[in-house]
Amino acid sequence: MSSRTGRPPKISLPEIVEAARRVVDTDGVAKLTMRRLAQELGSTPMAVYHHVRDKDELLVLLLDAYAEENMLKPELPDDPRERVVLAARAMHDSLVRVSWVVEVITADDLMSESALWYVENIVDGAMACGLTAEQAVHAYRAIWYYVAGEIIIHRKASRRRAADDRPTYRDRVFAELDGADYPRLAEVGARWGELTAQDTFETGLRALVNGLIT
Amino acid sequence: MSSRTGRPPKISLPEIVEAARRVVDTDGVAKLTMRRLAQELGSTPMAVYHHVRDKDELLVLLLDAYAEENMLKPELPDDPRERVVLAARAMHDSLVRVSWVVEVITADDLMSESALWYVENIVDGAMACGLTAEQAVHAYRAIWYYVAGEIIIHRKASRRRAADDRPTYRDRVFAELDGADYPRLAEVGARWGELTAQDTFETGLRALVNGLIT
DNA sequence: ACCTGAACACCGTTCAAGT
DNA sequence: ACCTGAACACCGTTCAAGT
Repeated sequence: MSSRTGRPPKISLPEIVEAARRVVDTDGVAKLTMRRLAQELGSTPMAVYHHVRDKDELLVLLLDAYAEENMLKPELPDDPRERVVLAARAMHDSLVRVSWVVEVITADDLMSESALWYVENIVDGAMACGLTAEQAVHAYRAIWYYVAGEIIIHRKASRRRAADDRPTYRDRVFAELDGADYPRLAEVGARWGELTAQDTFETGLRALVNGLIT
Repeated sequence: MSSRTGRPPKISLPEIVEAARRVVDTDGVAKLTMRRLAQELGSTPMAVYHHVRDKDELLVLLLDAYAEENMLKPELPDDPRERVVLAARAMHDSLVRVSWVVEVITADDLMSESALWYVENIVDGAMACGLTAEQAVHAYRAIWYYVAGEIIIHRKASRRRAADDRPTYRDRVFAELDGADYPRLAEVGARWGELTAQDTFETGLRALVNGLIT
């Protein structure tokens, strides 16, 4: 009773996803267009549309494929607070490796199924520290905002740094800074660039976790 | 010695920015294209290009115009820790009102000059609590990650909610959740949607500030 | 100096037809 | 059932010419 009629398929969903990965890995997510993908497959854009509803669906499929093998799941310590910190750190580090993902991810507050491991461990650690289920979920969300914000801002900032030769908008603003209006910023002044270049993700994360888990 | 020759201008930079604002206010930032803008001006795309280098420059100009009049600057309390919280809250609330802005903003860790007020007050409050200049800048960045992350994720989530009729990806994931692998998430279960719909920005912010300022 | 029109090199997606 | 080709309705930007 199963498929008996019709033209035999030339491309399959796994092949499509694999081709999409090749494009993203070599040329970046911005270059992933339906046309470029079809070219990579030796096919036409519309052949792809027979397997996926639209480009968004393709991106979700791609996300899952990446998640499957890029998610770091380190051994977590017994101490519940430290478990929260290290789970969040692992979530962050996994996402940074495929940072184009956040542009897709932020569509929802929960990403693919593979990310549940992080959520579970963060919520569990928080509850083991004495938070209620409700508080633990709220704590997870605060952590997710922090992690996502850090990744997005860093990604954009480093893209700028790579592309731009002239001084950044920020540099100009600081150069023209009025010390009377903004004494603290004037005090920090030229060190701003240096200070914001430092990686302070984990210290910030620990502060957040400490604040969330009294 | 100044301009003597040449055709008289038909459109000015202020007019361009004003027209861009009309487009963004009525139809959203996604509809702001050079062609649509030209139409709004009763002109051609290339006339605009004579006044701005490219679309990015237009967006920065637009950002400044919005910032000038949308930035909330409430009276801040004397207590330095509370000053940090309320400055961050005001920064957040100002940005939410023009949330399309974050898509442009995140290009750098500092936005327009108008945002310096927030930065100054956050850094100042942190230093008044005993942090060094260096620590205060790092604290500001952690707060900015949190604020930016919250705005971006909320913006995207609400866009989805408006557009989509079918159940979200998240709902499907939770429905198929394996309680053995993820006991805590199974425990929270159906309440997830309800819990993540709550506005917990300020409690999260206070936790972060408390963690940053011992 | 400032503006116009046509064109280039792209997009995602729909539609009608082919095998 | 699956694929193709042409077309639609867009983009940002460049180029050559007009006033």
